[in-house]
Amino acid sequence: MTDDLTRHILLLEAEGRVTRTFRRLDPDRQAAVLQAILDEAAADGPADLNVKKVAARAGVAVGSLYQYFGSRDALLGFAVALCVRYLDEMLEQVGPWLATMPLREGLRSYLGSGLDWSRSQGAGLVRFLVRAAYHGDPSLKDEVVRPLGRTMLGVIRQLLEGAEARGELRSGLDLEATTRTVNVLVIAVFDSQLLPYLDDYYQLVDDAVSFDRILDAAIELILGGIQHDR
Amino acid sequence: MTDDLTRHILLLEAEGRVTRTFRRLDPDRQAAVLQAILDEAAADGPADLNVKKVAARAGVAVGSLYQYFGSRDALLGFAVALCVRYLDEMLEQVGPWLATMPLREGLRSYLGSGLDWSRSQGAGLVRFLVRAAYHGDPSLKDEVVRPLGRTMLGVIRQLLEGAEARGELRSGLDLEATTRTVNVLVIAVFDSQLLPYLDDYYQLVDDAVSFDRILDAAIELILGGIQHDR
DNA sequence: TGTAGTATGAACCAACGGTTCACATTTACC
DNA sequence: GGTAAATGTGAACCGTTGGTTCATACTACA
Repeated sequence: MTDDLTRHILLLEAEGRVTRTFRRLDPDRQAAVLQAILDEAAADGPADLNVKKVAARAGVAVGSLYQYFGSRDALLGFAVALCVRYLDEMLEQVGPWLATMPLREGLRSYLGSGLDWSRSQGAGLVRFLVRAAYHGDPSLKDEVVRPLGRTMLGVIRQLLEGAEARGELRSGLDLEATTRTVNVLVIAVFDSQLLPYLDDYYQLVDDAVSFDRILDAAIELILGGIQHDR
Repeated sequence: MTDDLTRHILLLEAEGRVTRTFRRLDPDRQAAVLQAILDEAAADGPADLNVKKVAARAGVAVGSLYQYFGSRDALLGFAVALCVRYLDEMLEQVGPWLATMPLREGLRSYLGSGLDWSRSQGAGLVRFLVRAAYHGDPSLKDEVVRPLGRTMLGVIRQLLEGAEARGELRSGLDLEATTRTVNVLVIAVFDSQLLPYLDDYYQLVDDAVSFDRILDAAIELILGGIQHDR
């Protein structure tokens, strides 16, 4: 993951969206700054990102951030661009691979492993993007929310088209509308675990019902709804 | 609707959460103030509610708002309490009635008519509450988000328990987990239409696919997933 | 030891937003 | 018609917030 990130950082430097100084930074320090931006943005919503808080969290002076990025907006823009490109690339690799699996396994991997990855390796990167989506700030719509939405929908579309091609799906299905519906369900289940505050509203998981049971129920609902009758 | 609202306003006055002045206000003015609070809160998120903007939108002086509510927090608290109580009451009446219908009609009414109502009569009341849920401000969690979530889940639970009692459901279903999953899907489809910015992320509806097709697909997915095999 | 690169955080400043209050207007009642 | 209580008004007040700057200090390397 780090390798891929540095590659994108280099590209962004070439576009003038970060300074050379940031790219050449001591790796620990660079990671700390990045992490602080993502965490802080995920906490209050990207639109409310606060430069001083970021500096404090990263253990770095405000002045340094201005040397790296030039302004608050540029800082946020850089983080946004980096995360969107990285995740897009990743999902575009994962999609075709998931699509070769039987639908049940494909969905299970996407939801299960995807969630594990987002919480560990993803290191706040996915949480950051998803938080932006729900926060509803118009300024992030074009750069973050729509691209992210398109890519996620693309993955589900590949899954269902794969299943369709293998003859797993019931006939007479409105495939496009169904794809979008399945996508929404998957997103909601996924995000409720990534952003705990969402589950205050959804109330999927609590002491009485584990996430595993929800995962099973969601997958059964989808499969029962679109697969061939047995 | 207005009648029910005034009833709740009276109760809230008795609890000292609004002044007599507000209750006795000219109905038009009262409605304008309420509307302004809801619209403004729905626009920026309830946590960022701005007294001056509310006054401007309502066509009323800031000082008046302070005579009605005493403080910004009290103003917000009043609106929150009013909306939560009103919607709770309404859903608790609607639930049992929907539960008597065949599942397909019950879901269709809930989603279709519920959405129509929320957009017209609901007059921003529902949008206000839902926006609070996605905004993720911790201060609203206990007073708004969880109660709302509980009530909505309750409606779906009644629908499915009714269907179960009538023998419409497949056996071997994890009913509780399925209920929650269906609830999430319904919420997501519903909210995507109530808060257009959510659909930037979900991408359910666009020029190519109408909401009606999505509605059909969602209902078919649910029914196919949980009903008896034909 | 000098220079270029980098780090620091106190200080600056403008915008924002909640709140107040002195005054104007309306209503209610005698 | 007069007076007091109730209500309406919005400019002004003021603490906070948060982006930005800059004089100064440190580090690496030639």
